[in-house]
Amino acid sequence: MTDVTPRQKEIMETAMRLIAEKGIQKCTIKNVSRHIGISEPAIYRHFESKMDILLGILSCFKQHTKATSERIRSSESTAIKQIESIFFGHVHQFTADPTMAAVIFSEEIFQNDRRLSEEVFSIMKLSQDTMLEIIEKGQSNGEIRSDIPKEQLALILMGALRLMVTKWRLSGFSFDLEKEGTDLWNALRKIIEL
Amino acid sequence: MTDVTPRQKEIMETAMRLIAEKGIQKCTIKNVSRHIGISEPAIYRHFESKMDILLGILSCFKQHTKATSERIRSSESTAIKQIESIFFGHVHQFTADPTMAAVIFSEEIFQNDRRLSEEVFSIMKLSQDTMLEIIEKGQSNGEIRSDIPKEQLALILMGALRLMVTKWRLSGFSFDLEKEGTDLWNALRKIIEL
DNA sequence: TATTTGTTAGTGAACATTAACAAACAACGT
DNA sequence: ACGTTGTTTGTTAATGTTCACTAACAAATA
Repeated sequence: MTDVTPRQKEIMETAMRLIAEKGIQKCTIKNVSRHIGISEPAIYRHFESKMDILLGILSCFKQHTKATSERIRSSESTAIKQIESIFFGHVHQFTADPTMAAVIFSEEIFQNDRRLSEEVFSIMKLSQDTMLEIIEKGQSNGEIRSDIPKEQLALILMGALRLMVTKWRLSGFSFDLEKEGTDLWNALRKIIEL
Repeated sequence: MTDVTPRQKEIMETAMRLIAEKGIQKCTIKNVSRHIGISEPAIYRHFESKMDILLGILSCFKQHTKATSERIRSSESTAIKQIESIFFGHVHQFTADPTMAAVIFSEEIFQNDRRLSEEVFSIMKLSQDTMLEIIEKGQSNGEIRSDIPKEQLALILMGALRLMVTKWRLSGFSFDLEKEGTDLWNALRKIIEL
């Protein structure tokens, strides 16, 4: 299932970089092939179609999300620590690979096609369900305030993270995401802790 | 300055609807003209280029944002009430015209071009500055908690609203935004009030 | 020798935009 | 009331460009 060749990886990463830097409309087969240094038809030796490249990107990310969710869920830590792990997991990932940020939090990019938008929606739901589960645990063992429903807390946590990342990207990655992320997390912790 | 003809308005609204329903890639001159019921070149009697249509949309929205900011800022109400006005102002606007939601909170759509993305950024900054000003007032007169910097509070408030609207849109407007918005606002008020 | 991975050259479709022309209509002197 | 004239607003047809993708063939590799 995960038999992704180096060339396929290179193509998907280049496509992601183009989406991140120039937007989906500049993510063309011509641009991808030019950046890699091969001809356009060579791309089709590794992917059947452009759609398959985009689906491949989403598939990789879904896998990554699943693995992260599973790892954190089975970590047997406190709820707050688990949410902190999710939060900084994203921050570290984006710092290491800023192109990720553009693709993951930009549902609009994949709105064009049914299959793409459904895949995005399912990834979004996946990480939300993990978050809800952890919050519920935290609320029942008194770690997290219970006067606000878990759905709202999840919305607030993910919404703040997403907006911070969006602003970071739109500003051309002009501020230190790690620092800003730490400040935001301190605020969020104060808010959700009982 | 605001001499926008009925036809121009029709074109911009149709373009927005296409962006909202099918994504920016389906927002073509051909599709816009077909939906209105005129030929493609007829569009060019009302706009010099496609870029001008998109800039026109952003210009209209900027004007709307400015007016709303000004009105709320001069309303002499409490900070909480003012933030509530901003919050529900958005909710009502999106409920009345769902296509707005797709365009306003989708910076990625306009990432393609420098002029477009700079305009989007300036609109985003405009509403953020208004929010910061109100929060600052609320903090200094004891309405809003001061143990969290205003920048973080603004991020949390706008982030949650944006994510709710994004989910609403991606779900095909499947839930009642007014109801969900009220629930979220109750949660947010608990969080920011001292 | 057979498969993989690349090439050049070309396909038709969709794109924004323009050229040339026509109908609708208001303004105006007669 | 009527023809003339100019401006708007539309049309059909075509422009050149870019798009995803294919055909035919070649080099590398196993």
